[in-house]
Amino acid sequence: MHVTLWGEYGIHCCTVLAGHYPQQVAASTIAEALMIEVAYTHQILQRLRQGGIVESSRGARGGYFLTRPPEEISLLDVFVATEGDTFRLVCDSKPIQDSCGLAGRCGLQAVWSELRGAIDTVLESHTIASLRGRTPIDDDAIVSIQSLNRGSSERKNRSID
Amino acid sequence: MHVTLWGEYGIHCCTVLAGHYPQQVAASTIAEALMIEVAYTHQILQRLRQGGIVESSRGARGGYFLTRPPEEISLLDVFVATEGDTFRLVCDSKPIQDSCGLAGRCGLQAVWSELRGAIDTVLESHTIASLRGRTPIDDDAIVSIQSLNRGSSERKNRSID
DNA sequence: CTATAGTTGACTAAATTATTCAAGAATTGG
DNA sequence: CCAATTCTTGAATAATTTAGTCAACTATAG
Repeated sequence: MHVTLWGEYGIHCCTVLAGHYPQQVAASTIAEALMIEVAYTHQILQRLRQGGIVESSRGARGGYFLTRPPEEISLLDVFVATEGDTFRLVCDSKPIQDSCGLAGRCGLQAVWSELRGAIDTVLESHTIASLRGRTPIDDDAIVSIQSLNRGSSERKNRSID
Repeated sequence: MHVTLWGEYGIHCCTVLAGHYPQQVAASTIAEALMIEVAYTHQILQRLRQGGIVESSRGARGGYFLTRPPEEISLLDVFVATEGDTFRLVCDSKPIQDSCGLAGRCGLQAVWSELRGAIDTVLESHTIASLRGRTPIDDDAIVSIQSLNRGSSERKNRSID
């Protein structure tokens, strides 16, 4: 069971946007704060947009902004938008339901839905706002984080320099 | 977040073994019941063995058997053995801890450990024995499952025929 | 009209998961 | 001891998913 970077970056994008809510922020600004490529940032933001978490406006001075206050955006919302779902079985994605050879009669369905429920409950109990209390990503902190990381992970940005 | 086939098949292997506990069962028998390749079955069983869930004996009449009664084997045990862990972050597996650019200061650690805990709690509350009550994989049912599936998923076994 | 900034979709690269293969070592039965 | 059986190991391959990049395009502010 694992969380992909889509979810993580999705959350980080929202956190940055929360720091400017309800104003809009350019993808390039977010990319800088998160130290990832702008193109990549766009892709993450697009998922958030399609999931209704953010909206965007084009043109000069355009950017992305949260559609709702940070207190009303749960991590579950973000995960659903960025990862598509919070719990997936290989079983389910295969063309036929019985990739495990047991055609849904394997008795595990109850466990899976229990798991899904437990995961969703946890994710639903945290919001972008509640996260912000513990996260250093806000207006003031961005700069200090950047300098903090610059020493240890320079390799990531080598292609940009 | 997703479960891989290792975990699923691991559980199915245990369920079959539970039906013969404490006797041993050849991998070929298990493979037949689950309708997967023997070599593949071996690989799954090896993981279970290395995790201490099953033991094995070689030679003619050899096979695998559960090291403990089915009531004492939780799904968590099986998952840990077959998938290595129940919850993984890309963040953690990357060479440097701050693949997300935020060096562990991203404020999500609390959420992750809460998630991990919730998942483990669910998995720990189910055992191979409790599963068997709802699963059709027992001595009598194996044959009927096989015939049940033979119609819909012949493609999987084409190479064997 | 031009610079800025989002939109789309395709494309490549890397990592993980799924599956197969082959050569070997141990055990039972004859 | 021989031969059949069955686990053991590690490597190789294929498929799928995730991660990340690129380029051509559309919209908007000034």
